[in-house]
Amino acid sequence: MTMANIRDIARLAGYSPATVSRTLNHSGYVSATAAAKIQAVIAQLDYVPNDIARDLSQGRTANVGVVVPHLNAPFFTEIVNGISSAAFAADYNVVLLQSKYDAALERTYLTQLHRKAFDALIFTSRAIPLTELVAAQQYGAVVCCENPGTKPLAAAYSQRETAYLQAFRWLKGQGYQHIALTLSRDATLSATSRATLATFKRVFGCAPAVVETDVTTYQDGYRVATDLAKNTDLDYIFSNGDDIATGIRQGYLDQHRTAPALMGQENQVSGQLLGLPTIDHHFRQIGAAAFDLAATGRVASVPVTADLLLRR
Amino acid sequence: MTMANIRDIARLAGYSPATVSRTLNHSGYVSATAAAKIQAVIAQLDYVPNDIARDLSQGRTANVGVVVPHLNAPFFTEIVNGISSAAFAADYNVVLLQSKYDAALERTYLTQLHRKAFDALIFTSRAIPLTELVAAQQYGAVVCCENPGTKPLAAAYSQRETAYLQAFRWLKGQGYQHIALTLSRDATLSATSRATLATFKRVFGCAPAVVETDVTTYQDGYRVATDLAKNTDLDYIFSNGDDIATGIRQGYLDQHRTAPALMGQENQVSGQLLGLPTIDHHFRQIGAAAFDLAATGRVASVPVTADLLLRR
DNA sequence: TTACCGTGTGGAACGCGTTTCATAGCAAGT
DNA sequence: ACTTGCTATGAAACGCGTTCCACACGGTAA
Repeated sequence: MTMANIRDIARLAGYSPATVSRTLNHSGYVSATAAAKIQAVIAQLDYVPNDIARDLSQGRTANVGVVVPHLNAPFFTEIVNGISSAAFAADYNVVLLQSKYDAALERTYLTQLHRKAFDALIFTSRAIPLTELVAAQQYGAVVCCENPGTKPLAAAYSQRETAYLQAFRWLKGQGYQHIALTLSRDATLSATSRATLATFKRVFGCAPAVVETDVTTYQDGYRVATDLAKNTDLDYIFSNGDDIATGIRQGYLDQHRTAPALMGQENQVSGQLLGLPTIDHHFRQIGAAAFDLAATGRVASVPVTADLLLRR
Repeated sequence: MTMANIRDIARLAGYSPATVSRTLNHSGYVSATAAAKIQAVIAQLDYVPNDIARDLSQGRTANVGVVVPHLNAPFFTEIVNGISSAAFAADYNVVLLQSKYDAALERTYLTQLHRKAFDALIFTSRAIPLTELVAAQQYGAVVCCENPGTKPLAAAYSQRETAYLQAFRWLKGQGYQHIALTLSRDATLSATSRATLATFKRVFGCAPAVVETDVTTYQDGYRVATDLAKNTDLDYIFSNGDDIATGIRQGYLDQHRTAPALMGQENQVSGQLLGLPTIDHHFRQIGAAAFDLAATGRVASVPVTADLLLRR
């Protein structure tokens, strides 16, 4: 009942394992007669080569690990979509690695890279410092999805600053002055948050009137609306997602208040419904670029331009 | 520069590979002195065992393959979330396999199961007949996410009929008569679609006034609204997703028409926003159950009750 | 003192495909 | 007749961790 292996096939076909291997891989010299006999035995025994053995022999797995905190935000699902389409086209498999922004967990994935469980690792987001990713490159390709600055690390990311600059300038041009921002994570943890705040300051010369952090879902938006509504002079809310913006708006409505004008991000359905301005970061494209870096092992920085969509 | 292996460690520590292996796995007898010396060498060389070799030796990978057509629907992202949380807890990795409902692709994944690339395979949806999945079980655990009927196949799925029955009875009780359904795929392809139609007929004794197929996104909903609006006597639209329902409603609005009453599914943000009735299928829970079946290899049917949410 | 048990350790085989290298037959070129 | 140069094929080593089994040593129960 135990699985047939290449030596079984060789014996039954009257050839050596080497010839069977060549036949399977269409490599080297194999006579037509040998190939035919071997194929016949293979078909008869329903033999397929064992991938693990092949991987061991070749020292690779054709697996890319993709570290995601969770799959509840379009940023992650879209980027994973992009990665997996590209990976599929290149005959790689995508291994989903849930991190929950837990540094210890992220390190276990770096260890798995060291252990050759994957050929490369893509961090869509992270809790550990970039320097650890840089160091891990000795074990295999490592790609991050944010601007790595001067760090020698492969990266594919949204050129957020440009889009934020454009967005904030537009806000300023429209005459908005008392602006609230919502962020997914505190600026001490997130480069995206830092970029948002820095660009805001660059345009307006001051900090936003209000900053809400740890906002990632519709429910979070709904929740912070109570707090935001206390600032009666707010005239704009720049949020970090269309779903979130939608939650904020609903939170205001349920307090019988009218929300200030809102901008979302990610170009989601909820934002389309409300006709909110948004920023499209092209996450699928970023995912595809990240995979490409992972597969080739190139250490390069691939910024992707984000687009401000004002929707008429 | 090539990686150290267990024999290198053994040599440098003055012990045999067997003892090193025992030390690494905390199995069998190892003296404290031996363990200390070996650990020291391991630390010095930054050695970690090679996972591929371990997998080969043990004949397993601790990988579960998850076949998904795409990740654009909450059904799939949620189920993958559920699977990956459970997998993580059990020290398994999740390999994402994109299928695009392509039978040939799905078969390549079955082959990969045969080749031991994964220990088990979960089909969240499929294009190939169930019988092929049944047959593939000889190579490893195979789980589907739909009612397998009498087929001997592990399954975790939403008890859709019950929820649909409840929903349609409620519609009937409310006096609706001219009802349109939207479906993701034609009933010849999708068991879900068949279940929806069959339950409708059971309650209303006739087919729905209109059936729209190939509807899976907000955009699709928006598109079919044009067609639906031609039927001026429609009094209800039962759609296959909240986002879709939202798209339909918007499509009507943009034609300066008022949409009939709508029901969605999946309990999404957009539906919450519009206060639409919906059906929550608890996909995360289904994912977790599917993983459990995959990991244990149990061949059982795990139906999960879906809930009708009428929202006040 | 003999018999037996727990502890500690190593040799060697195992899982299985790939690849290098050597060997050999045979035809074309000189 | 002799060197080249393919075409074919196999033996054996390789990648690397695990595990079975045999072998020791020290102590204890009989």
